[in-house]
Amino acid sequence: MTMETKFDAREAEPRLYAMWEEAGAFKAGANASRPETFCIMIPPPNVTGALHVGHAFNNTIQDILIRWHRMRGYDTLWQPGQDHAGIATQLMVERELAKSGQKRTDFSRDEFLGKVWEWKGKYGQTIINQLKRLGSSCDWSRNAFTMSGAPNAPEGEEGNFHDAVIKVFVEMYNKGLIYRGKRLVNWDPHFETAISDLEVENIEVAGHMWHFKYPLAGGATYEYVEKDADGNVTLRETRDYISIATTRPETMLGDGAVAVHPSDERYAPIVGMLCEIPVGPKEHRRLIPIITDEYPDPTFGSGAVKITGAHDFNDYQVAKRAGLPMYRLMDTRGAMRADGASYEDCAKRAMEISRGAPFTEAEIDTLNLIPEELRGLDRMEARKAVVAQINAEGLAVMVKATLKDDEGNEVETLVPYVESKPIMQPFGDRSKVVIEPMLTDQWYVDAEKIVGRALDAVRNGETVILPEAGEKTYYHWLENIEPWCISRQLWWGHQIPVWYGPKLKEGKSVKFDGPDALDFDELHPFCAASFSDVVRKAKSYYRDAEEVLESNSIFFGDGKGQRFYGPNKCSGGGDLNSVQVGLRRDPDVLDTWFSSGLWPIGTLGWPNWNESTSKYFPTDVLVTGFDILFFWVARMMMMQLAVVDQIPFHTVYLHQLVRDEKGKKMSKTAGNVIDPLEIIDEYGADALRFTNASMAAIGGVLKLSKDRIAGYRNFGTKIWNATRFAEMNGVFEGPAGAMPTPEHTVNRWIIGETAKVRETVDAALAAYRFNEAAQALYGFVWGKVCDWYVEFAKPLFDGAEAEETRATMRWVLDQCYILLHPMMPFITEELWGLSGTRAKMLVHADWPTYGAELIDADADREMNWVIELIETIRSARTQMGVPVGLKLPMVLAEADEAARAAIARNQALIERLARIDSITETAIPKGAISIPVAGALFGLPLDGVIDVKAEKARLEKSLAKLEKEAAGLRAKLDNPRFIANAAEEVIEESRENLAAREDEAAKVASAVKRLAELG
RNA sequence: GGGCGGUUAGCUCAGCGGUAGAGCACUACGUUGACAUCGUAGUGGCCACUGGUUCGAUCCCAGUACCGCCCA
Repeated sequence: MTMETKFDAREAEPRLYAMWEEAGAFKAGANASRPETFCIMIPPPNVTGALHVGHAFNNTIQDILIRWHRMRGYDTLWQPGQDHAGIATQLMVERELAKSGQKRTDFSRDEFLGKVWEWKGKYGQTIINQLKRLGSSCDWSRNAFTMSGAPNAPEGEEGNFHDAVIKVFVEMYNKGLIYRGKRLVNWDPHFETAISDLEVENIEVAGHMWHFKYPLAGGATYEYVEKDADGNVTLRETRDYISIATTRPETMLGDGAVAVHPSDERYAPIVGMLCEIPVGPKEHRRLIPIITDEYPDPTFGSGAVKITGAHDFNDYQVAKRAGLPMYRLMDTRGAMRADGASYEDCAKRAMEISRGAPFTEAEIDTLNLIPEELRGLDRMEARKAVVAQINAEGLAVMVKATLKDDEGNEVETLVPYVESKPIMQPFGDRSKVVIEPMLTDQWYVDAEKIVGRALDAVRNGETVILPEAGEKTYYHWLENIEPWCISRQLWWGHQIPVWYGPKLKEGKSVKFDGPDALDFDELHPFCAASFSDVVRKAKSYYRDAEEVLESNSIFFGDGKGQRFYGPNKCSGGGDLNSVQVGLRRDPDVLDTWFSSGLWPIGTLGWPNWNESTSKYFPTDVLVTGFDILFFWVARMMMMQLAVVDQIPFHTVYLHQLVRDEKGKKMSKTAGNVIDPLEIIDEYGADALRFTNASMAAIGGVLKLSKDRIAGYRNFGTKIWNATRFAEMNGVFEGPAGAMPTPEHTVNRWIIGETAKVRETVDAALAAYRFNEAAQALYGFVWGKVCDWYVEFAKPLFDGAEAEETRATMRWVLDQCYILLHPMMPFITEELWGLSGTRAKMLVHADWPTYGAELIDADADREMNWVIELIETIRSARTQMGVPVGLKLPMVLAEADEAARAAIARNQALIERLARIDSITETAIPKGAISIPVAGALFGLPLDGVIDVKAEKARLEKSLAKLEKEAAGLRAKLDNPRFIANAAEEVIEESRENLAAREDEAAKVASAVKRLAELG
């Protein structure tokens, strides 16, 4: 066998992955030798997704944990799967249709869903294949999907995730944890659905702030007074208006009030009065009250804020507090409403409400306060029109400005006050359109009711969040939790299991009152997992019907043969003795996060647990991005605890976004996106993985640089070549044996070093300090094994210790492969295969448990001494300009017993590595440079060619350093309070340190003295 | 505005009470029995600033400055 000079990742990685898969190496429980389970659920990538550097990082961390536990014999499961990603997937399919000029609405809902499933079948495998390229050792035979088992799912998608989602919805509904209500939501006018906060990106854009006058009703006036900080009056004038500032003039039409801060003295005289919204036909302008609320900031703008409850989140809160009506101004596409009665009628009714007339939410929603000429306009168009109208009427606040007239002369004039300023505007992350806060009917989880257990679980340590800052953020969010909007106006998703029927009027009976018993304007919801359950519930609700038939439409009999159809319509006649009612299913689907919130139990088959799945729950570690702590992690905690009353995982490892090497977010527009698949092509998956591990300090910023990746690719090449060296020296020729028990200190030393690194790596991994594990392995493999052990071994291969050295090197390299495998699975598996015939693949090799008992303290001391000696000689040679190739004789002037023994045992390798041709015991001759080390003094005669000046400089530099260190230690030891207070071993260590420094300094000082004699 | 972090070598980052570390970059030299994706030797730090606690502070505490992130 002759090994290539480097690892061919492109060729080997697919081959090795296929080998693992064919052997079932990643199957749940593979290589298990102990009863404990270890399970990680993958954060499900979107089924539309493509692997990006964030996935690569996230999955590297998971795979390291998984492979490490599998090698240690745990019953291990890495549960993979994908998320159906409602809006994103629907968008992909709609784009596909658009290519052939088709729209979603050209199809029935079922037809469209068929197309989505088709799309999923075609492209859904992409991300899985990409994860495989990274080396992810998931049990793909258990791959889950959040839409599996949905009613329209095709063959091959028959999992039961859908059942789990529906069951949970029904149970939570029955417990009163889910309700329907009208609240303000983020509305995406492009997709015409509510979206979650997560899907909103707040971006700073150039905006404008307009300043308008709202005239006081009936021409009332007041003294407007402004004062400076000292209370001096800076402005006093009589006003017949209140000035407000807004970035969204088009929403003025829906104002319910103008609010000022209760402490704002400027407006105190007019609080409680009415003012006029200065848009719309003059004869029908609405009057709204001036109220007080804590929300307005007196120092911002004019201090007065218009309140549009239906179109702004802050205003919504104010409106709720003040009981203001909230008028919806837009339709689902973000255009000004064109429905309902005339502006005149609606405005008239709104006026009555302003004056205190009672109103209902439903009625408010029917009022369209858009003047006819604005109806149907896009919001941005409407804004322009509103501003133009106000300006034309002279109701804009005016400021002085200098303009040029037709002849180019500067003239001072008054212009409407419009500030240009950056404003934060919400955009849909998929649609890229401006998100509209919109008052709509949606389904909510009453999160406040289930948040307690989730908070407690982290507070009492059942679940630990890393880094700790994550726990603080978690508490902060959960303690202020808002109702969770879970309905989406989409087709792709879990359709809400609620059917509506007419409401049974209070005190009425179907049997005795006939159609009058039913209210078709108000609907009654029936929630159940299946339609047959709904039928049962409906029968129970409409219980006066003695004769009940099951059908897709439910029949009621009034006993007189009268029949009722659908909402709002009753028709007499016929001689049936039952009444028919059609139940309509809610068309909305559930938020994708509702289903992914059930990921831990849903992927494991709940509610149909069996032993092979339930044993992995609760799972162990969740590895995910900080950004979805609220949206996903917290919700999983809440939902698992609410549904099965158990925490979903004991540890949450949160990491940051992966950025470019300068710390910038990667984005297509910035052009700094690193494609992990290109990285894998160029450097191999192992290099990317090791880079990820080495970046993974807890809570650390993740900056990915190609230089670093290249560096770790080189690291792979390094161990590859160390193996190649071993192979060339017959290390793998004999049978692989147990751990060797060599005699030579070099071999005993490296075994101890191996034991140290194993302990370090295990401790680091157990503490989720992947960077420390990576650094320890890098330092060990390169800095200890390759730099020193391989070099030490070279002369030993020629001597009596050749056999034990081969055995030791073989063992040490095996340990390198094993310990590196979780981070660099491909190259290590390849080397494992190349370096011997094995009972098991490396992926299933036994993780070692040895530790400090393998450290030979004498060997450790001796080899560190030898290394120090060699380094000192090399350093001196270089500084004295001795040619690298020149071999020098060396003299030994002084040596204690330990030094003598060390020289005797290691002379061959000292000579070889320091390029010395002999060691003779004699006094240091004149004209030699001095090599002082602990317990010995060597000299290198340079045959009179010694550069006295250079040697003096070298020695004095060394002396200065030693003396500075010694002085520090002496000062410390002379301090009686140090002696009195410091720990005994610290004092002892300081004493030893000082003695060593003084000893070495004395040697250097005498060398300097000799040099002076020479000069 | 509220909350949470950060500030250590030219760059990217570890360390977090007891003599400052790594990788990359840089300089010089170098084909020495595997490796030029390499080797050898170097250069480079008032550990942001100001106080405090301590025998001792890069590390703990308080404040200041600047920089991030999240939520309004």
